[in-house]
Amino acid sequence: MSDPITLKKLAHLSNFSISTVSKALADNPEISKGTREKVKKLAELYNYTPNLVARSLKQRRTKTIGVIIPNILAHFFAKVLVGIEKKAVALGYNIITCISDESYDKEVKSIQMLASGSVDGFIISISKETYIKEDYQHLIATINKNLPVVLFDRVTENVLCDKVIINDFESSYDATKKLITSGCKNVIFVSPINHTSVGIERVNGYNKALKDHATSNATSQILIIEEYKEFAQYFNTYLEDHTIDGIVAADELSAIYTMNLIIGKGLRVPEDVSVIGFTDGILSENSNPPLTTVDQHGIELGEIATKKLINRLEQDNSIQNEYTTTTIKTTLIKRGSARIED
Amino acid sequence: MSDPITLKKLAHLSNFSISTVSKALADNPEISKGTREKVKKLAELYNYTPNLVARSLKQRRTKTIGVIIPNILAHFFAKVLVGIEKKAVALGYNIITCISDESYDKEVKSIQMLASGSVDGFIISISKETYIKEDYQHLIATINKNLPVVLFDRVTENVLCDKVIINDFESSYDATKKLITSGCKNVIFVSPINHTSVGIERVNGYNKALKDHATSNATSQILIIEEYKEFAQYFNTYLEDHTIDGIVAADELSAIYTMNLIIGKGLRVPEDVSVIGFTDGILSENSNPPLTTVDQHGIELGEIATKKLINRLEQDNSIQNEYTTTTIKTTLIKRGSARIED
DNA sequence: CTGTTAGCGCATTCAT
DNA sequence: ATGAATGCGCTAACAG
Repeated sequence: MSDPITLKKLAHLSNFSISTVSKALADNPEISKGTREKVKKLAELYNYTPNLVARSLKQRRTKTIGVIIPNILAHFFAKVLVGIEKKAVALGYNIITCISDESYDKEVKSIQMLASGSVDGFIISISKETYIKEDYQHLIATINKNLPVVLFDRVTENVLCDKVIINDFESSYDATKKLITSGCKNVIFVSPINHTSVGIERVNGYNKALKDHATSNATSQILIIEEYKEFAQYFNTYLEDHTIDGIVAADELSAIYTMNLIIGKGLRVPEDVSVIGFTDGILSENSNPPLTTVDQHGIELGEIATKKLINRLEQDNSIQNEYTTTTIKTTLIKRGSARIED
Repeated sequence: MSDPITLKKLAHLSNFSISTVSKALADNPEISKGTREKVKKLAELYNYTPNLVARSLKQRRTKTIGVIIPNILAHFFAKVLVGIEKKAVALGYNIITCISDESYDKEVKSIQMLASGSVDGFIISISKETYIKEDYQHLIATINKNLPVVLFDRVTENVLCDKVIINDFESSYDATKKLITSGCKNVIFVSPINHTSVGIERVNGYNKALKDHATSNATSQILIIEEYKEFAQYFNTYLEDHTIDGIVAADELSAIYTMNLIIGKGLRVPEDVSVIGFTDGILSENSNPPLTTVDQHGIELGEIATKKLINRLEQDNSIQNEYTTTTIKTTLIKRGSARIED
C-alpha cells in the first residue's frame, strides 16, 4: 500500500519545482516565506520524510556509526552499547551493531561491509582472536579510507586512533593491594581474557601490587579460564593443594563463577576468602553474597567514545587533531564478597 | 588518505565503459570471459568494493533490518539479538539496532527514522509504555508502507503481521502446577512486566493452574514490581504477614531478586520456599542456589524471527502470504531453587 | 559483446 | 524568488 512520497511528488502536487520544494523544506531564505509555509504544510499533510539513503549518497555521509562488539552477552559490553546508542541518538546518529563473537574473521568482514559506504566511522572493541593473530591491518586500512575509528576497552598500540579505556593497571593494583593490606596472604588472579590488552594490564597491576605489598614469599598465581566447565574441574583440584584467601577476577562472570566454586567447597565468602571482580553488572548486584566489584562505568565510556567519534566526524577536516586516549577512572563498589578495610 | 575507488575509476583504468565494468563484476555472461577476468583482476588490485548506499538507492532495497528492543540489559533480549544478528549475517543482511528503553516516544522515533529508506523491514518487541498507551499506529503505518514487521515476544493483536512468541500461558501454568503438585500451598506470582502481552499471559497461566490444582482456599497473589528498591521494602513487610512456600517470577532478575530477599529473611531456598523464574540467562546459572528456570530459547527465537522477515522480504510480492504466528515451546531447566518432583 | 542512456531521491550551483 | 540542470555511484534496459 502506497509508495513513499518523494520530493518529486510534492513538486507535482504543489506546482513548484523539485528544487524549490527542497529548499523550502530546508527553510532556505532564498524561498519566499509564503511558499515555504505552503510547501511545509503539504509535506506534513502527506507525511513526507526524506529518503535517507538518497541523502546519504548525495551528501557523502550517512549519519550512522558502525559498532563492533565482541560479545553482547557480557554485561559490560551491553552497558557500553547503551551509552553509545544514547549519545548517538542524541546527536542525530544511528548505529549499526555487529557482534564479532570474539572472531577475527567476523570482525574483518563486518568492518569491510560497513566500510563500503554504510557508516561514517566506527566504534570498536577488539576480539580475542584478533589479539592472538596480532593482525590489525583491517583497522589501519579503515582509518586510511578516511573512516575514523574509536577503540574502546580492548585497544592496541599498533593502531593510531582515538581510544577510550579504563585505568586497568591501577584498578587491579588497588584491588589487590586492598586485599593484602586487609590481611590476605594468598591472593590469586583469575582471568578469562588473558590475551586482550585489558587482561594483560590487569595481570600487571596484580603482580605489581604483590611485589609492593605482599610478604616476600608470596607468589603470583594467575589462573586462566579458557572454558568454564574445564576450569571448574581444574580449580576444584587446585583448591586441594592450595590455600587461598583472596581472589581478584578480571571480569564479573569469572568472579561469581569462582566464588560459587569456593562456596561449593564449604569455604565461606568473605570470612575465609575475599573476592573482588571487575565490571559492575546485574550479576554482581544479585549474587549471594553480592560481589564487591570494580565499576568500569560502561555507559559513560560508551558516551565518551561516541562523542569523540562524532567530534572527529564533524570537525573541519583540514584541522587534523591529534589522536587522544581517554582514561576513565574506575570506582570500587564495596559489597559483601570482600573483607576490606577503610 | 585516498578517496574510495568507484566503478567510474575502474572504467577509466580499464578503458571499458562503466556498464561493462559493472556487468563484468557481476559475472554477467553478456560480457566476454576475457574482459570479465581482466576487470575482476583490476578490481581486486584496487580493492574495489561497491558503494552499498548507491546500490541501495538503485535497487530500492537496503539489505538491512531494523531491530527495536526495549532493553538490551535484559539477558533475554540480548540473547534474541544474538540470534537475529547471526541469522541476518548468514543471509546477507545487516542489522540496525535501536533501544526503545521501554519508551513509546523512542520506539516511534526510531521506527520513523529507519522507515525513511534505511531498512527493508523490522523486528520489534513492544515497549512497556506502548502497551500502556495502547497506541500501535506507528506499527500499522510501517506495515502499510510496505515495510514488513515481525513482532517477537511482546506482541499485540492490534497489529496484523508475522509474530514469534513463546507459549507463555502454558509455561506459567506448568511451572505453577509443578510447584503445587510438589506440595506448595502458597504460591505467589511476581512480575515486573505486568503491562505486556507476555506478562499478562503468564499471570493467566498462573491463575488457571491455581484454579485447577490448588486447594479451594488458595488465593491468587500477584505482586507487581515497578521499581526494585520499593519492591524490596514492600516485600519484606509482606513476608511478615504472609507465609509463602512457592514463587513463580515472570523473568530472571525478579526471580533472583526475590529469592535473595527471602534468603535475607532467614528462609531457605528450596527447603522453605521453591522459586522458578523465566528466562535462562547468566544470572540463573550463577545464582546461589542456581535458579530453576523456564528457558525461552532466545537465540532460536531471534533466528526464527529473522528467517520469517527475510522470507517475506524475498518472496514474490504478488503472492501475499498469510501472516503467521510461531510459538516456541519453552523448556524447564531444573536447578537448585525449586523442589519439584519427577 | 560493448556502450549509451536513464534514473533511483536528493541537494546544490547556476541561470533566469 | 524560482527553476533547470548536474551528479552522488550504481544497475539495467536498450542500441548498436
